[in-house]
Amino acid sequence: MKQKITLKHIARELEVSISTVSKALKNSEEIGRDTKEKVQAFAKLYNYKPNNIAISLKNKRTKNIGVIIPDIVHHFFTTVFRGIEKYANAHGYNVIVCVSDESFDKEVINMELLANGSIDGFIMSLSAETQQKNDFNHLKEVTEQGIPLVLFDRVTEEIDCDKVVINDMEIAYRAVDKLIKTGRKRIALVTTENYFNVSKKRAEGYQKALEDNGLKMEERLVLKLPYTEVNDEMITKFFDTNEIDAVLCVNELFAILCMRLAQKKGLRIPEDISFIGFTNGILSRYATPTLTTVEQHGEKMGQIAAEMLIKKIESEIDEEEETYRTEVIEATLIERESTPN
Amino acid sequence: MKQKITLKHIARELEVSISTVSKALKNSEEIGRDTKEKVQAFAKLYNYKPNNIAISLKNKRTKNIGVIIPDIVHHFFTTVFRGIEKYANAHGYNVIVCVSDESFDKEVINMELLANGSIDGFIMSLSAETQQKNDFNHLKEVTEQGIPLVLFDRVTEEIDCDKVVINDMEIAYRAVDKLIKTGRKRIALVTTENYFNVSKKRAEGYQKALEDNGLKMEERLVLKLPYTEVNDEMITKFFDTNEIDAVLCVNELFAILCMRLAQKKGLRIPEDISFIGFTNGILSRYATPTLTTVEQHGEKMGQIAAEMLIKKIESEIDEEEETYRTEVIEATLIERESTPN
DNA sequence: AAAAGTTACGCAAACGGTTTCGTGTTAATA
DNA sequence: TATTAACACGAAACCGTTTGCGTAACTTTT
Repeated sequence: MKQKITLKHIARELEVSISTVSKALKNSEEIGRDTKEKVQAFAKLYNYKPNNIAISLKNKRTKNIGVIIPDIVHHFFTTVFRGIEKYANAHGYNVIVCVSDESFDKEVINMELLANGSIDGFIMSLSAETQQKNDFNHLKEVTEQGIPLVLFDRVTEEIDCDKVVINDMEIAYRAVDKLIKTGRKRIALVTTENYFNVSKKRAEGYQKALEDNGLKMEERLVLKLPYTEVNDEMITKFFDTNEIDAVLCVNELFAILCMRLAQKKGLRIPEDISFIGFTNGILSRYATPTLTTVEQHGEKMGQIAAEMLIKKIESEIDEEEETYRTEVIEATLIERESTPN
Repeated sequence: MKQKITLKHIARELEVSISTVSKALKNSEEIGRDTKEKVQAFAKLYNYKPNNIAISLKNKRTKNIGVIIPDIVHHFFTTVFRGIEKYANAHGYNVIVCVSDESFDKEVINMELLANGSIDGFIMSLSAETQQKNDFNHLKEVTEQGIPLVLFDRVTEEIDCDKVVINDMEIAYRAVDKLIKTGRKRIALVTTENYFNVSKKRAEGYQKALEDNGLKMEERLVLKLPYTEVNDEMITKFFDTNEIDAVLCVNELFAILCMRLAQKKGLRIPEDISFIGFTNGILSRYATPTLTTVEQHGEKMGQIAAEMLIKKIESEIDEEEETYRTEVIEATLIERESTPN
């Protein structure tokens, strides 16, 4: 087992001081040509690589960024993650991922753990529970320590920091407006509980589009499903008790489930009923029929989040008056078979 | 901005030495009651938390594990990742993820970067390119340095280390055998190029099942698709030029694509043609018809990989004669609508 | 009262680097 | 020949912790 070689080893072997070795490897002007060459050759031969941890300790920079997301087996989050990872990697950063599993406690624990020197900044999307509790002290603590933080998608206004979101309200508006323009009148919304701020925004867009088109929102056309463990019955009942000719779903899975049950009921898509979902994932592309859906540009979102974070990390100036931005990414409606064209 | 407090700050404030503070916080017997209480109270008040980096440097243990996977927007890998992350987190480890993007170079660069002190061990699945090149020097270097390594799913026999795989050959055998038992005779295999060892194993199982049932393998019933950017034409042509009554696909996506095109051709599933895929992902569950598929138990795989790795990391004994295991997870065939029952 | 043992703490080295400053040797200048 | 500058390198501090060991001040024993 080859042990990792350190400056000390090289110094001892070459009978020079550690500082000479360090400088020689950095090609410092201070060191003579012969010594430099000797040291560099030796280092190359033994494949010397500086120890990251030692360097981190010295510079107080880890070149790691912490990403905390609610779930990893999830198309949208992995897409964002890919954007983060690509940008970060290209700029010399590594990514430490923690999954909060939609739990407040895990989110807190993971943040505290990472905040003790392991990372230079955070990128995160709030867990469901955190949004429910409306408790953001862990975020506040981190920002007060001067650790940069970027929130994406599931954000909160309680915390001053950089944010990246999509124009949820407007795209929902446009989606519903489009449904109305194709003659639909009884448009349902299938959503989650309201504590998800994105769901709230989408609901607002839904309502506004209805109203601007002279329709009024009916509570019974809004179905709120639990985030986990949806059972078919709720959906079936919803379709049985209401006449519906179009559905906007706040995510892809809800849309697929609804389409299946509508089809089972004998409805033809999109002739009798149209569907639009959020999250342009693999399901939307390969479902039958393929689903018209809102592309959230997750990878771009991740890339921008990483860009904002790294910029903050590397801006030496800890200006007294920090300035925070909220970047809004334009979502795109991708039309497929579940809506008439 | 509250600066992070260190032992030095506490020491200065309380007019004791740094070592006294350190020992007091660890409740050492060496320190008097009064001093201990004073220090502990102060530390709690100012929310002192030791710096992870300093501790890592001291112990030569980072409590980080490096995970290198070919892709993150991918159901199987994220599932495995979830298993790794859960187990690691529960045992005090954080996870640094690098995505090789199926590229040999990225795999090498990322490994070298992380190997310089950032992590205590690796869990990885080989990139496509690495398997093609058959070049594993980067793995060899890492293991020679004494850094524990666990390979999963896409493994190689060239490297001595712990491994976690599924019984690909047998499950493919069982799948094909099942197809034959339902009366199918012209069974196709849709696979990738052979340099994926898992594809090779699955192909072996396919062939053996045919032969054991008195059928012989026909090359023209084997379709090799490129791993990326599949175009429908290749598949259509394959179906047009061959009479096929069952298909085994080495992944979920191939199966979905094939099913769509078979349906388009007017074939009924499973009456005219059956399908079995690998990877029990979201597509299999929600496609029309739902897909009979091989569940690879990704989460379990990740959990076992993490368990093996952490055990190696924490076994102080760097025994001269290391002993490596290959854990084989039993895959399960999940029957759905794409096969008759 | 002298010797020995406790108690409670500080010093310093170590982990693996970087960097500032000081200094001995040689070469150039006055 | 004395003064100074340039060169090439080493000592030491520092990042934040941990820990073995030394020791001053008491307490106990004989």
